[in-house]
Amino acid sequence: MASDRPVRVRFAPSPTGMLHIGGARTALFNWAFARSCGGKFLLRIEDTDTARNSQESLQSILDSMRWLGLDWDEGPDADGDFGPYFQSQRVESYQAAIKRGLEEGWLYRCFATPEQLEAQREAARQAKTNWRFDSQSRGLSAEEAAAKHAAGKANVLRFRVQADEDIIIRDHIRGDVSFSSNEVEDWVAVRGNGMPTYNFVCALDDSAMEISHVIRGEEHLVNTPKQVLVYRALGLPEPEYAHVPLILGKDGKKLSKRTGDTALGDYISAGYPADALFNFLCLLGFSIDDKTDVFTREQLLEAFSLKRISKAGAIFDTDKLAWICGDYIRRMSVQELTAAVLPYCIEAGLVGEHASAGEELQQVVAAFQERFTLYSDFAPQAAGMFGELPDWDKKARKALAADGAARAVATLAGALEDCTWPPEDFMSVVKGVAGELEVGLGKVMKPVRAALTGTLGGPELDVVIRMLGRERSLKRLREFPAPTASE
RNA sequence: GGCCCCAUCGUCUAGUCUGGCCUAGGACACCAGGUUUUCAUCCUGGCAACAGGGGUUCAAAUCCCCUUGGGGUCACCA
Repeated sequence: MASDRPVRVRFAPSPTGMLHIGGARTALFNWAFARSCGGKFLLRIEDTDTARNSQESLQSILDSMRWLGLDWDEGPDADGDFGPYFQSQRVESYQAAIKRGLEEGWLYRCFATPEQLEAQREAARQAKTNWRFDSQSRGLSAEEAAAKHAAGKANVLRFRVQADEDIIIRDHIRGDVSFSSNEVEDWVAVRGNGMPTYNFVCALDDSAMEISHVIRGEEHLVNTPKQVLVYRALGLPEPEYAHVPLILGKDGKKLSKRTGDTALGDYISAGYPADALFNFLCLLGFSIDDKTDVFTREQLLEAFSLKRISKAGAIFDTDKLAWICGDYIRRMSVQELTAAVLPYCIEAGLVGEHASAGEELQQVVAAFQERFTLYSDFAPQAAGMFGELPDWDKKARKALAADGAARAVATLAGALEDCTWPPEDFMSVVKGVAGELEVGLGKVMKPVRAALTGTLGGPELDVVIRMLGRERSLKRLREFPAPTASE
């Protein structure tokens, strides 16, 4: 299985939708493998399904890949010696193989219509019996078939699968997997419209691009035999395989929209830190060792090996993802984090259109750094530190309505007014007020926090008043909602 | 249903190939304490797994077989 070919791997998405989480991880493993052993990582666009392709999908896939930091050596926007990298532009290159297949007989024209096939399938379903395609056209002589074809009869090209052949796939993750060719039907290699299908071009392209390792999702394991048959028919060297386990949803089934966001784009726009998501994706079916779960790309590349990819599917655990995000945010420098959070602050109108990640904003970010997990979390949480206090939440209102709360807040406001600004030791001021009123510290702190921030959590209060400044602090301590009858 | 893949705490996993160091390790989540003016962070502790049954062996989470369970796939989609 070990070959001395240079390592060349590829990720081959089809532009029929956004990049899926599972696809992203497959791309990531391909990337990591190439980068960890000095190979090439290529991106090939499988756009043979002309009906479902879209430019937007392609763009969003490219954007998602770049966002994750998965750069490719050859592919769209990165020309190499094995282009073009769009299958739709490679159709020419498949003609020789098609011609040869027809001549050698491992491709044959099948004249069954889609309607006939569907009827057969339906009948099999009704009878609850296993159905495998059995072409009437298989026995046609080349001349007969050519004649029908020339007469304008619609047809597809099917691959003639020989009976009783063993097809063994040597897989780096699963070991040897064997299939009997009796289980493989005569599949369609070229559609009626002349466009070849996935299994056919996949093998042709991988071969033409000198792909050494095919690393892809486990759902592809079952059609690998078809591709292997193409290599065998053409006498081409087979690549090595690695079928990575699936990412599953909370329900244990293949991740689907039902159980959460499945498109990487959703995570990008939701404000997830790219490095955190990257790290988390690695953890799904891969591990460096028995205790490292937060690591840098360098560490990953140093440790990466197909052998360390596990076989069983992995459930996408949003709790752990959230934890990793928070961990990354806590480790970031304040400057970096501020820059990351700035667009969301602008969007929320907290700062001006052209605000910068300057010192003032950095101060606030630093105060909240250990309290949020997504870039987008900061703005709503820290909104009260900008401009006016938007509102007081339920708990804050309750705290302000408590017995003695109003008095405590007013007393503190008075005490604050008398001291220099910023107060040298805020806590001793609070303690002084508590002593004066002969109440516990909490009786003062809680309502004061409520009045100042509109909520009961948040950064330390002396930091809060510093950020707020004298005027705003005193204003908030003087203007807060009075207890309402209902409370 | 056929074929294929898989099976360690609730979840992600280490250990499995190359049996003994496993009284099964780490992390998330959860619970309990501690630090803290609050929240969060942080620290300490706790809960919690080798799917079941047969073999092989002095010895099995590790090797073999069966059962069970889960997943994937069965298109002129990729």
